[in-house]
Amino acid sequence: MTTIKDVAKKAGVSVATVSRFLNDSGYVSADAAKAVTAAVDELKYELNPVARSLNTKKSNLIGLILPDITNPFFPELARAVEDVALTYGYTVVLCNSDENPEKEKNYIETLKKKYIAGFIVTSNQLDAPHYANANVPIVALDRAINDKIPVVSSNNKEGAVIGTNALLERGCRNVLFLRGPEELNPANDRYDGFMEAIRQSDADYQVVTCPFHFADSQKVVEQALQDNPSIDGIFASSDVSAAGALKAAGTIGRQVPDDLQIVGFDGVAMGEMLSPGLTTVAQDVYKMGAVATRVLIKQIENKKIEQSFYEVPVKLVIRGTTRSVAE
Amino acid sequence: MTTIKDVAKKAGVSVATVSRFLNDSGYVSADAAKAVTAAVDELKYELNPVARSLNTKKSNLIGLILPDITNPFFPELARAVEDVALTYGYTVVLCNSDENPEKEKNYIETLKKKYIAGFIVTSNQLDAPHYANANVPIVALDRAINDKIPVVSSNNKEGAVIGTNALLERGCRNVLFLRGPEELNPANDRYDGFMEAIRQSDADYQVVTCPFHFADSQKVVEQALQDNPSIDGIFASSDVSAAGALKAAGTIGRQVPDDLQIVGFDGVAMGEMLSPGLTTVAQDVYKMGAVATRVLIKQIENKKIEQSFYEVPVKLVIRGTTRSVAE
DNA sequence: CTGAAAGCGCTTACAG
DNA sequence: CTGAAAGCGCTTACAG
Repeated sequence: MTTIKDVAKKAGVSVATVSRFLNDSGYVSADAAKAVTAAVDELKYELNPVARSLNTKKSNLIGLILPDITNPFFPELARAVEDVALTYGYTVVLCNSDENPEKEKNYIETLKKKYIAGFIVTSNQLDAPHYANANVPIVALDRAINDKIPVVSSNNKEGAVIGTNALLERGCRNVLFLRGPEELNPANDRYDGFMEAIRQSDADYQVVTCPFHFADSQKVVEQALQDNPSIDGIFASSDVSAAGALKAAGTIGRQVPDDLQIVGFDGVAMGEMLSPGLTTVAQDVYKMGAVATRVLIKQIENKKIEQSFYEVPVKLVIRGTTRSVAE
Repeated sequence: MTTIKDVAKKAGVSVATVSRFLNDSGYVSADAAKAVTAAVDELKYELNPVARSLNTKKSNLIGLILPDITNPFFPELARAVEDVALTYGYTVVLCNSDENPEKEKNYIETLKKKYIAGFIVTSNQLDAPHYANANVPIVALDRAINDKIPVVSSNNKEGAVIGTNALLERGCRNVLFLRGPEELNPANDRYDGFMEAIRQSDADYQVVTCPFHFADSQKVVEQALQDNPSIDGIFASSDVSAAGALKAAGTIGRQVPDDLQIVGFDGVAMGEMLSPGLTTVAQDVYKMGAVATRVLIKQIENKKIEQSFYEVPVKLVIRGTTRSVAE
């Protein structure tokens, strides 16, 4: 392995000069610069990041803390984070937290020992001390908010308005809203959006809370559909719930979209594979990840960030679970 | 930050003794051990992994190189890798390669500079020099094989036999096999299994090659079904292809499973959400990841590994795209 | 069994 | 503009 010492010797300067040149810190004469460049080239020298970290107490590692990569929302997010991290020379460490504060705390602590540069986190524990006092750059995704931590999130409320209106415009007169877990900010924003839109109309509606799980949603919807056969539209606050609703419709014998229309929220790949394809309010998950990473890197590099809240637009994707709008 | 020096001072011994004690290397008297333990406790000392790495040229980072975390096969794998890595005190770095040799090479090189402990990789480039000469522990997943690198893989061939027989036992007389990309080992093993099983029967069959993509598979199957209406069974070598086939069946107006039965391969979560639910040969992806990680860590810790090939069993999951077997 | 010392490969005041 | 030297926090022969 060739070290900075070898380069210094070959270039006929001191290691201090080489270091200054490499880091573009402090003065280096044109001659010295040329000699060092040549030596680096010739020796194919590459700086040892571990040695550097030990000095600077900074690495180019970024920690990505999320509940569970297995949840269909997160792979695309992880992909985006990694893509832009790579662009800026950072490497990403994957941390599945299971929403468990202990695990989160552990990750933060062990990674801080490695001089991690910063974290991107999806968590509901953002005001827990291990975040509040982490003393390291953090950007939050989606979920919770803490005044010190920038957040990037979808425009959930507006998305819900759009989704609700999609149903209304297509003739629904009795809409079932599948509300997500109440401890989730995005789920609440979607609820607010639904309420806002439905109240502007004179349609009937009902709200049912259920987790973002397939089987649960299926059961809840079967029940609701049996209790109330006049339901002619379902707006689910996640695609997985929507898939459950679609399945329930099938087992109950309701025709989608002729007899019952369904709109989901998320835009995961699976939606396309269902029959009929799922109409949904798609989040731009990749973009959320990319924005979050850029904001984080700005923080890391001590550039000022303009805002503490970034909202990523959402988009209605029409597929087979809704009819064409009657004009 | 408290360092080994602080501990040494408090314990009244040298840093060398503290280090030996902490690493359980070399002799340390009972008295010294006790004093050090007490000091560590009192000072809440935690070893600095960066400083250690600089000396030992070893970190506790594991690199996970895979084509794309966004592909539904990989999140569960990543989860498994991380879970067992955590258990053994390792941290995982996520590397999306897009099957691009340049990206793989880059990751290997930049991570080696960080003294990465080892890699788990899913790639077709395993005999490329950047792997062959990586000079770092590697375990391969699924895909390709290189004599020096241990592989863990599903029992693909047997799985294909099981899947084919599932169709045959349920009365299929003309089976369409959706073969995956020919450059993929697992896809070929599945093909071999299909051929073996189908030849034992007197059923008709045909084989069509198509990538593991939804839209492509849908198109290919639509065509095949139109050309040959007597097809009464489809065995897809991936769940995504199977989803495409199911959709195609719908648009062509074939009834599944009464008129046409479908079996997939993989066992991804989406299979359950389709209507009807997808019968599939499920891989135990989590187990594959867990096994691979354990094998890797054994290598890292210089324990001998018993085999160079680990096969994880596969399991038939019966859902709605197949009928009940007529006895 | 133990400690002084060199070394891992860098960075960074400081003096010149 | 430049170099000698100390230091980041550990590990590891080596001598005792």
